Amino acid sequence: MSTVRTRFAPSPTGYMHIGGMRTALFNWLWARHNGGKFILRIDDTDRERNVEEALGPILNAFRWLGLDWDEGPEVGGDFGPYFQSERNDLYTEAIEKLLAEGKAYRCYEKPEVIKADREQADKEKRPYINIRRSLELSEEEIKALEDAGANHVIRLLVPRDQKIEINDSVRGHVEWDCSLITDPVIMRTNGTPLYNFATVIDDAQMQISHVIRAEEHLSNTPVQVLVYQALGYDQPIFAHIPYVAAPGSKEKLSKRKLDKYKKNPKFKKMFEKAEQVFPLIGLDGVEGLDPVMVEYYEKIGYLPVAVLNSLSRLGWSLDDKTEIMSLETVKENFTLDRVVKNPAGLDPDKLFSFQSHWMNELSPEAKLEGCLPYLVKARIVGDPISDQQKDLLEKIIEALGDRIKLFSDILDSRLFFQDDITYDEKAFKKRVAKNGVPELLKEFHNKLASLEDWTVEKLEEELKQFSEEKEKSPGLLIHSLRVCTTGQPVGPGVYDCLVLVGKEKTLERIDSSLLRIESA
RNA sequence: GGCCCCAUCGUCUAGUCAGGCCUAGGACACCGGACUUUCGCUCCGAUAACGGGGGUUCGAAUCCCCCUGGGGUCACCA
Repeated sequence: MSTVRTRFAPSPTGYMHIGGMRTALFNWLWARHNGGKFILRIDDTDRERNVEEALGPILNAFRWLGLDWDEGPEVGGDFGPYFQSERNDLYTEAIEKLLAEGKAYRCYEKPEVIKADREQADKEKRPYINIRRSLELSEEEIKALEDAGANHVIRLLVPRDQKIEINDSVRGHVEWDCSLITDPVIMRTNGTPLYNFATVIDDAQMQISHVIRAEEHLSNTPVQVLVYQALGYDQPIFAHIPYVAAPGSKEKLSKRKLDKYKKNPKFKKMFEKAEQVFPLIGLDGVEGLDPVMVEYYEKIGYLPVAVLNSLSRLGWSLDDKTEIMSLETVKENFTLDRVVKNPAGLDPDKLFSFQSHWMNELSPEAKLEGCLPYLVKARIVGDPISDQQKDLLEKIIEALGDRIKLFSDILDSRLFFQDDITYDEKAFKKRVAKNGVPELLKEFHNKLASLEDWTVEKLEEELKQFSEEKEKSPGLLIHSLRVCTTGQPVGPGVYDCLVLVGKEKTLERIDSSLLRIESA
């Protein structure tokens, strides 16, 4: 069998859609699984904007996830150019050929006429098929039109008596009746090709063996197959994978529905996390940093392996039980026949649980490396970080253990680096400002003041002993102390908290907490 | 509306092509419990699905038909 060659052809839009990323991933997986090639081709036809700038985030997303490409921007290849805007000769050549063979024709129909035809068809409740008036034109009439400066487009002449069939690797046999297909425009008045035409020329010339793309392209397929046939090209194998849907729905995930997603109970948390984290690290209001885009996950501190794991399981499964998979595992086992047919909703909860798993696999050093940039960007530590701060950070990360799910979670521990803390009022009321607790704290404060060994073991021993003497539940002090010294109801174990805060500040903060209650 | 696709727990899915091994398995979420006299973690447990109707068959989640529902797409966008 010949080499497997797959491609992903993004438009340089300035961001990378998570659903598009999943499509790219499946292409990458299939190529890699077969020892084939994965190609990146840039769909930059009629785009005015700065392509380089708009392409950056897309290539970054690939790099971040570790999906490499064998041919395309930056790496070149034997089938270039890899930017559609530079491939115009190829398209023109193909058009000339079709025209010469009578498989395509110049259509002089005015848009108004076409619109009227369509309305007429609607009115009569029959499907609209274009009327081939231009085919009836005599040479003189055409010349007259040309002389009068009439515009034309090029349409493919659809053989209306045929059927188009494909054997889709995911969907199986699908067919269309050509008598229902309007002659598609393949070249605009201005001489630029249309997607359905250009993509076929490109795929054929680049010898793409498998066209793996989202299901929304299924309805484009018959037109493309017609182009393959007209040009005498071999058809690739098509695989229409389901699109990625919004959480808990069957609707295609779309960047245009962000406002709706913010109210989606499953999606909500992700937006909230963004609101909490991004302002702290100077990314407030930056566009494209929402959970529809890959960049969000990078910037908020997800692990590539977790995102990849999650994306792989969206519309594909290895077997009846395997959930946790590295890219390597997925690559080894990925086949098209195990791709599911129905659309899969992105599941933030499940992604989070994958993240949680992979984060726990990380060494303390790797965690530190991932967390550090957040503290630096939020100006909580110096740049570069001082040895003393780094030492403290190491201890914090150790104490936090598996409480760190996202790298940005480290920001919740910023109080250990700061002199002033903010109290979670609700927690303060619940755990500190309640009957008996202030008195208990006051006494325990004295006890702590005389404590020489400020260690986790010693503190635990002391607290338990004290509670026993007072015949109180240790939980009372445990909870109140955490809130007093960190301001938060969650965080490392209390004894760790006390050690991290240090004796001096611990005593200080107990004092000021007691003052807070009195003055309230 | 035309064309096309899809249909198993709340969600992601296994099982469907080769009908019995399925009183439908796993994971996430949720709920309960154990541990830690601590938020978290971990561990146990519970709840929870074959959209409906007809066939075919000894036997149907699985094959066929119809219905219903959901979705995609209908550009001189990609």
